[in-house]
Amino acid sequence: MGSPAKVLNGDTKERILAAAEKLFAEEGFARTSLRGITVEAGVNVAAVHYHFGSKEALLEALFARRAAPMNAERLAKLNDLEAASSGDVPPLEALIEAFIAPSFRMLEELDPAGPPASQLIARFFSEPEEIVQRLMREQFSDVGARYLATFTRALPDVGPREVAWRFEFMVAVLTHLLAGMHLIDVVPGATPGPADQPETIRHAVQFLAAGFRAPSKGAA
Amino acid sequence: MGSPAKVLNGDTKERILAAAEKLFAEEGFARTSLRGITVEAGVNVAAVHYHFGSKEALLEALFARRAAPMNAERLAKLNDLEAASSGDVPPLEALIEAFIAPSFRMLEELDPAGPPASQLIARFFSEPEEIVQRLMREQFSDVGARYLATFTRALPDVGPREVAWRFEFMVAVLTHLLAGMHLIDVVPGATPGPADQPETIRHAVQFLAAGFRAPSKGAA
DNA sequence: GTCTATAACGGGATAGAC
DNA sequence: GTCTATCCCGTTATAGAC
Repeated sequence: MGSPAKVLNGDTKERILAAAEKLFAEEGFARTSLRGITVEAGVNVAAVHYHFGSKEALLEALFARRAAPMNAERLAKLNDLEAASSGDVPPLEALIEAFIAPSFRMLEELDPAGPPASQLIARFFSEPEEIVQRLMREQFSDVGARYLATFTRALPDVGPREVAWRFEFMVAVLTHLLAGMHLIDVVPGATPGPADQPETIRHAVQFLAAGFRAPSKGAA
Repeated sequence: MGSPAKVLNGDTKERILAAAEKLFAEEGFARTSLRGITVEAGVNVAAVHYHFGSKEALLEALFARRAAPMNAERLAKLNDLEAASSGDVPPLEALIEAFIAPSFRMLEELDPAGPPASQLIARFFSEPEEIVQRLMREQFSDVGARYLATFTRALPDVGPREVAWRFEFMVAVLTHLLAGMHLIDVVPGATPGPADQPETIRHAVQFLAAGFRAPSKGAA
């Protein structure tokens, strides 16, 4: 009998992260108080400062914990694809799916129950630019660069600058879906979803592949 | 000489709206204080409550002021297109451009100087879902329904449900660009922009049109 | 219709005991 | 490593003079 009823669980740090993830998703970063997090986690206010140092540092830890394995998976898939197509360029559809699928997997393990987790991503993008930009660069610049290079090789008729635009459009579609914005049902009764992940991915891949392959007409 | 140095300008209400727009864009809604707004506007704290009632009501007024004329322009363009193609369906590219261009025009008149205004849109989407959903529906459901119907007519080989997905993807690209996320430069040196508006629109229309026209293969 | 002054509250952070 | 207690600050909102 060490500390019987005081702490129900072991890792304080982990419990803080889990509670923060939940509340940031539900309420947003600015509206979530450290007090609320520590109540949810069943720990003390001071514990956050002890383990992380500040509220902002907590957000960073949270972000890195999810983004790192997700991007590792992205790179692994890309390596597999390049190995499989020995020397040649992987097929476009496979590239797109390799890029977007890990995000959906991450979302699922973030909250198997359903959609509130998707809010977490939407919330993130509205933090002060400085933080978002720094964290995004830290976690995504390597994967982004490698994929962009491969897309450019896969689309020799399009031109690097145009490919960069279209890569950006792919990111747009991905973040939109991850943030769950397609579930808002702006036009009543006309929402495409909710659909399961494989179907969502299939729709997106079809659309994006056609967009990437669009004939690249210059101005006039 | 009524009140010579006290108030430099006339409309207090208008000055509050302008100041709020600026600060919400720069700092986000939650991080912006009414104090900050009233200092920026050169008015008193109580004036906000007098003219709007609460901080949230101020956000609503702000949103409606921009969204309403923008969507009026969307509808006008759609009417023009349908009139021009007397009885037949307007060309897809023209439809897409009619849908996305008014947003860019709004962005420009919001802040002719440059990009900080785009943050305003990004910020908006991360407010509590309830508010965002209500405001979006209020302002966008009519335009959305009419455009979606026309897109469906323009793409008889695609199928209504698939068109709804692709319409959603178009909205994704649009919001991404409006929010200025393509300027973040995640992959160093590989950003497509900054480009002028006509060029941005041209790239988007090319990409989206091809996506909309993608052959619609069902599962398996 | 606009101001001053203040109420009533909750936030992040820290010091220091244990 | 974890707690209690507290500091200090900024917030929204309102009451009441002008």
